Amino acid sequence: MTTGEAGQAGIRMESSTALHTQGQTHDEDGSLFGWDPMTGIVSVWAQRDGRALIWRRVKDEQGERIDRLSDHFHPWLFATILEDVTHPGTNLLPEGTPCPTGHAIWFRELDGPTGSYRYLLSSTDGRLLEREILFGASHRLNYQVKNISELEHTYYRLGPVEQYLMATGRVYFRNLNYEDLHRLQFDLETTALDPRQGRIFLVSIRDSRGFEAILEAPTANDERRLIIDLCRIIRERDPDIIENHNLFGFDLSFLSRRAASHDISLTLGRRGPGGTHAILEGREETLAIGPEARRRTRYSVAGRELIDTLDAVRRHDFVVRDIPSYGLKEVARYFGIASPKRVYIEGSEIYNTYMREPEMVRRYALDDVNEVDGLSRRLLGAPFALASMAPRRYERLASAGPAMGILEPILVRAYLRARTALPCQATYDSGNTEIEPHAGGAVYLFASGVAEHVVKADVASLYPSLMRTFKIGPASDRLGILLTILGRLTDLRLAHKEAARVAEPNSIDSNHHNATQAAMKILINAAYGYMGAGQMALFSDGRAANEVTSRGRAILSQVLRSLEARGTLPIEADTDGVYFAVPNDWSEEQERALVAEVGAELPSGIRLEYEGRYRAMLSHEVKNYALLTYNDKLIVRGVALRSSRAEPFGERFLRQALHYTLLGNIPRVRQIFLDTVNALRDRQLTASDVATRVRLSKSPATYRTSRSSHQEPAYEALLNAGRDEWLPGERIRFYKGRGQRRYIWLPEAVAEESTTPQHWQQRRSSQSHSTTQERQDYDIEHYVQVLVTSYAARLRKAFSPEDFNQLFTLDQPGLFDLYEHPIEEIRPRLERENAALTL
DNA sequence: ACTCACCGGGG
DNA sequence: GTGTACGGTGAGT
Repeated sequence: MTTGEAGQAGIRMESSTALHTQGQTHDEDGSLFGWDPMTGIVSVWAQRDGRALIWRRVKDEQGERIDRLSDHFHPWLFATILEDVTHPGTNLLPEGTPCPTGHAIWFRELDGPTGSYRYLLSSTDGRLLEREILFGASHRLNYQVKNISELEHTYYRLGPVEQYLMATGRVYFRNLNYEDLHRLQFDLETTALDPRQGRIFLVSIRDSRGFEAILEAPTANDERRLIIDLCRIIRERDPDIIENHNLFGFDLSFLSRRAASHDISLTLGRRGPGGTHAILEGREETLAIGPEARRRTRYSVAGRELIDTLDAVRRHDFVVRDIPSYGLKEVARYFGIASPKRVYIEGSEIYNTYMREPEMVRRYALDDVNEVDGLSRRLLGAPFALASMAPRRYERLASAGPAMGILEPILVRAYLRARTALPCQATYDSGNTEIEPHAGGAVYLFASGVAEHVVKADVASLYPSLMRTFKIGPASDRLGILLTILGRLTDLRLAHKEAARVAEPNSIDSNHHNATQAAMKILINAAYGYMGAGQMALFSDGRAANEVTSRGRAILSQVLRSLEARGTLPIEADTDGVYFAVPNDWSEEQERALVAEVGAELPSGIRLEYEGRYRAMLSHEVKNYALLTYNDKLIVRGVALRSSRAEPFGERFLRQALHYTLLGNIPRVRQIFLDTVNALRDRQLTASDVATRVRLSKSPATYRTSRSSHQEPAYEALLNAGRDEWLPGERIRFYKGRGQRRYIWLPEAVAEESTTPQHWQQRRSSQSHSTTQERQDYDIEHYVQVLVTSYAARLRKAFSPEDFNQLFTLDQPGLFDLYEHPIEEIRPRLERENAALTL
């Protein structure tokens, strides 16, 4: 086949293989899953010149292997005008007209309103297309246009891979399971964080086929060899995916800097366009001369997908908002994938430890890559499933925003396929009167303090349900694609949820269905946000977004009125959910029946769900509360009930005090308070109980310059200890000692550089005279004040002012103190609030 | 109290 | 550029 005769469509491509010629296309699902049946794609590389490479993982009688296909496609873009390519030098032909020389620009006029992207332009070579446009535009605008991106509202152009996938209807991973991927993790251990100051001394490698290796460079002279070996091993193992935690921010940038310093190239890819192994490509975004490089570089390599589990963690936490730290070790523990035998070494001690005990560092480094594998399995199922829907690379989908990064490409693919004009935001903006200010979900605080017998109910997928029920989609989406796929996704998601439920837990099947439903949830939830995305989004529609939220507020009001009418007490409500208190003698069945009753009054398609019941709730502020479950678990939500300082003694106090406040055992709260005060005053607490842990951001030099104008406790603590060297990023603990401005550094345990948490516990309890752990020279009154003002204060809403003062006074109540009631009679209170906020 | 710059993560 | 982060925190006023 020659590209010139690519049939009626200048856009449509033909494969060098005939693999995709059979297999039916489901048209309605084509917009969601693509339509080309080619299976097993694990990577795609495409270039502006119209060349594309596809790597497929195929399994047949001969076993499993990777096939590489070469392909050609016609690079394309949307245009609002045709003018730039109508000059005499351009061979402009209607789409579908054969061109023997191949030097043509094809065009097609699309159905769409004036001002929209009504022209589809394509060519055998995208560079030719761009040259012609730049030439024409420069002429038209009377200045030198250097890049298509300067012509923002005239042309809509995507990256080559997106163009290829959208034009062909191909997607990644069709008929593959996550477990089929060949994933490799590697982790660098270096002598410093900065590649100008340090070098790689060890690399751990593992892959999903059972391979494990350690490469070492004991001396600086060995580093070059190590890098070459690392590249060779990756080529030999030939994984589809390379993964690590902070892969882009650290490992690849460090590696490429060190490789450059040895003048070697990182041949990590599969055989690329030139037939040789592809070299890692990175785009350093110019870092200013400042102390540190801020922006991250995106790396890519032909034939493999690069996955940073840090991105996956961020995205996960964007939804759950519960991960305290995004560090690999912390996250691994959070997800329960850290091995009990995991070796922990403080970052700055890794190289020192290696010098003394190399075996320990080897184990540490392998633990790292194993945890990355665990994280990937836990978090990358959804992006994997998304990659079999959206026309983008897996590695991009793993870090893309769900609206602009995933949903929009799906919409654009559908418009391209339907040969329909894309809306142009610029024309919509000017055509419409100013969009009214955007109002979001309603947030109410009806009561603060302690309530008992609390129920949580919420509307399942409120915004998507409203969009679907009331058919609210972007006006500019003339094909109605967003609502079509929203409906399809909602139905399919339910089916996958059900399939996951009946599948054997943790089986490949259940993982697949779970990942797919999670991916669909991401898309479903993105639909509303996408409409409100403003001029960023091609199909945004502020008016439609407003209609969704206003209907949402109406639904929430209806639920609240209905709950009140039935004798329950709403406590707080936020957009789609409400906490409310029910009479003491209600059973769970009664609660559920109530929720069902209230839900039955809502429009069909809007489902109110019973989410849970709690023995008690401390309502502090909107979105800030503590819950006690019926099996005695304390749940704390919102920043207002947490301390940013996080001295261990205060955290401990607050949790216990919250717990007993919610149980109504107020004498016990007083007792805990007094015990804590006494423990402080009797110096029963250790320095580590009162110490704050902070991360140093300034280098010694930076701090020295700002010190005279403003002293910072953390650095003063180090300087007081005679330490005038430290590294930015280092975490230290310190506490306040006696005397003005006396801050004391609390070094980490130094007896062993590494220890498992279990060892740690043992050492603390068994070695009673360890030097650093047992220091007690803290400033007693300072920490008593912290206890009162920073921790006890968080219980203020639970009591009347008098009761609160009595409960947390530092004076032992004397005989003559006249309090309204004795401690035994204090009850937590519940105050009605009249503040109803709309955010 | 409120704005503003900076940080995250990696050895 | 094989596209655009963002939300929390502590310092400074």
